[in-house]
Amino acid sequence: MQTASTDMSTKRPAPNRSRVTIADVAKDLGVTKSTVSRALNGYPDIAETTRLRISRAAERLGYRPLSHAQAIRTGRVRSLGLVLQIDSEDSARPFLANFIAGITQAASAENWTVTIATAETDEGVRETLSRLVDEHKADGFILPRTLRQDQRVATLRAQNIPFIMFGRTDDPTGCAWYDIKGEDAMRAATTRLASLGHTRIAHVPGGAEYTYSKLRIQGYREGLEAAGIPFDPDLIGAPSLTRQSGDASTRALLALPEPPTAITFAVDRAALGAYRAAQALNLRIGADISLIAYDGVPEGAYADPGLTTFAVNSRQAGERLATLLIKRIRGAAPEDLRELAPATLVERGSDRPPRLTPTELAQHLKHQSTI
Amino acid sequence: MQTASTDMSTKRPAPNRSRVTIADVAKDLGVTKSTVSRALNGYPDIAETTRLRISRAAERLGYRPLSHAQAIRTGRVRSLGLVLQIDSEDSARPFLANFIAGITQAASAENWTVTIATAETDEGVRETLSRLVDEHKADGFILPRTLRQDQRVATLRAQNIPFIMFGRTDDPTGCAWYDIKGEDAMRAATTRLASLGHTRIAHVPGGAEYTYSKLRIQGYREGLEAAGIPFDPDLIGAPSLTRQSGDASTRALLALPEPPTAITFAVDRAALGAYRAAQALNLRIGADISLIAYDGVPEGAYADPGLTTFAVNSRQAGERLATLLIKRIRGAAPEDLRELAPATLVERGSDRPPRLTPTELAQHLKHQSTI
DNA sequence: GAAACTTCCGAAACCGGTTTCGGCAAGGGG
DNA sequence: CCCCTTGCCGAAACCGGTTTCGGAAGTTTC
Repeated sequence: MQTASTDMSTKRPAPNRSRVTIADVAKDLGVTKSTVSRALNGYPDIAETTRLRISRAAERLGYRPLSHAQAIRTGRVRSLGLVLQIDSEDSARPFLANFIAGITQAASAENWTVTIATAETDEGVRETLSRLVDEHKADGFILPRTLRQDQRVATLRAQNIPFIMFGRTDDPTGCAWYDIKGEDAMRAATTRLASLGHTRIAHVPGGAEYTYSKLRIQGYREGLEAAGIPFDPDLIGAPSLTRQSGDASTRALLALPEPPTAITFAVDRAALGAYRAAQALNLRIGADISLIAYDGVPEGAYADPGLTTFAVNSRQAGERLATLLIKRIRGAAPEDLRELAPATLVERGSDRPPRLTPTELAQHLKHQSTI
Repeated sequence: MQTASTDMSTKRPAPNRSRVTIADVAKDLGVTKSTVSRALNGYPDIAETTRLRISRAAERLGYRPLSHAQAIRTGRVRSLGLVLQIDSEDSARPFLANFIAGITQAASAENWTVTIATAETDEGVRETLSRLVDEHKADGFILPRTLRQDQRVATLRAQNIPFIMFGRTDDPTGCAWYDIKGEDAMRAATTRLASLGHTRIAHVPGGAEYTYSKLRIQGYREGLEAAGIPFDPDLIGAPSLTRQSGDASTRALLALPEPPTAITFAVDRAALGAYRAAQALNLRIGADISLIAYDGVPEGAYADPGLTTFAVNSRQAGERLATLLIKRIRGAAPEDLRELAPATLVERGSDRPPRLTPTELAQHLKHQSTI
């Protein structure tokens, strides 16, 4: 027998305070457990008056069913799984807090919880995911950063485990998703630059393995087409996800015989690298060279001039993803759970009419390099 | 690799679509469930040879106990709880990814998981915490951002639920914690500034309700004392947690008759506000005014000049917190689970010998304000 | 050589729920 | 008036584990 002592230093592990069980509720009303269970779970063979009596008694006694006790029979733990990849590079992700907040909020609203795990590598993610699946720690999973060909998708699809993607993928069979229309954003960005007077507009894409990269390039090309500007493959820069590679990619584009006077970036961080390149080459952003990017990272606001970008509402993304995933787990068809939302333009100072023509810019750059 | 189908001697050619349970393992070896359970859980009344046979069979069959099935009897769900407060202001927390990565890594290592939830307000946090406790979604909790008097602590302590704090609190009874020695950092910062030649050194604290604020002020005062500089209450600025309030707080300090030539900040973000103030007042940071802060946010590296700061390893913090909490849940006494780690100095350009004396600085500022 | 321990494992209860099955009573149709 | 539904709920099995209890062997003690 455990006696509740006031000694805090004892090595006693278990709180072991007696909770209110379904049997307590049943006894209180003089009915059986099964009646209580069915009443609380909305079975049709319980009289309405009884249901009311029971739910009131449950409320009064403070009865809360244990989800893991339910799970043993139902197979549902009422939890959403999220496996994040935290690599050393971009571990500083400000969006994460909001994303998680969105997910947990929507989950809480349905009285679900969120089980989170992390890994550093692709393989680590897959292993962790497998473990969570094997131990049934979650009823379904949110997959961020989806690739064009994603092994996580293949695995979960094969095992028939509910999931939802934050992003899209090449083969949509059996997939539900929520995604931001990056393609629209890039089309709008390109159109906007063209209407400012730019004629040489480049694009620095993200990693080729990501679906969004393909889509954003596509949007960029649509924008060109709408503006009547011919597509020039040279103006697709090297894929860049970091400041450093964005810097390099920008320099390479500016070294072209006919350099771009404007660049669209698939991700903000790469665009921030362009600030460095511009400084080194003595170019003024928003005058000699214009930039529009995508993501809406806070650093963009502190850059000088501020980075014009298409911001993603990651909190909303988390909310919708959780909501849709719960529906999926409850049996909705994946085809009915596909949502796209727009990114919103944040106008700052990095996009302006061109001060120089591409030729003049080339001259200027040549002059710089000889100093 | 698991080969279930190639084994011809299996008694059940059943297409084992469902998971392998403890009964499957038992039947495979011709023992009972109880024997398997005790063998796998290290009970002493199982022969070593039997234990080996069983654990090998479990391995071979790919048996993974369901933690929620175990939980129903043991009361342990093998999960750590984390309730984050995500307020609209400082939701952009880059440290979060690393913190979570640390926690989940340590948890995974013990085959535990992490249940995460968020709330916006203090009260929301308490409610969410209560819900997780009531439904026993976690066996113990990590409490970040502890206050000097923290209701979460009171609640969990009263219900005898294991928890660990990231930070300290006024009444340590029954508390385990991991914390960074912010007091040491502030002492070192002050000493460092003093040895650079500063004699008027101010401190901008964090919110008064946080334990760390008290400790960092204390460290600051120790540093003054060690340097033989008398403490001047006027040099304790207004509590600041944001860029904006840091800006205001800095201006107020500089408006003193004898302004400080150096300021220590309890948090980086407030120090970044000082950059604005300096710019507005035409002061050069690292010359006219020196700064040393605390946290190690990435923005500090991009400031110009870079912000000298004491960086916190939040990944390690997460790791240790999870590790200690698991020990706590397993029965270790809270008094034995108290760890302090140092912050590490990141030298950048914001702290230099003073160019002006306080009096000269006051002159300079007066001159600025008349322009 | 019998009593007293040990060692090791099976049988069964148990944890807190859900779900199946069947039965009783009231109601409706013939 | 009887039979057949229908509505409603109790009894009991069940989910996948853990834990208690007891007993059959083997070992030691006297």
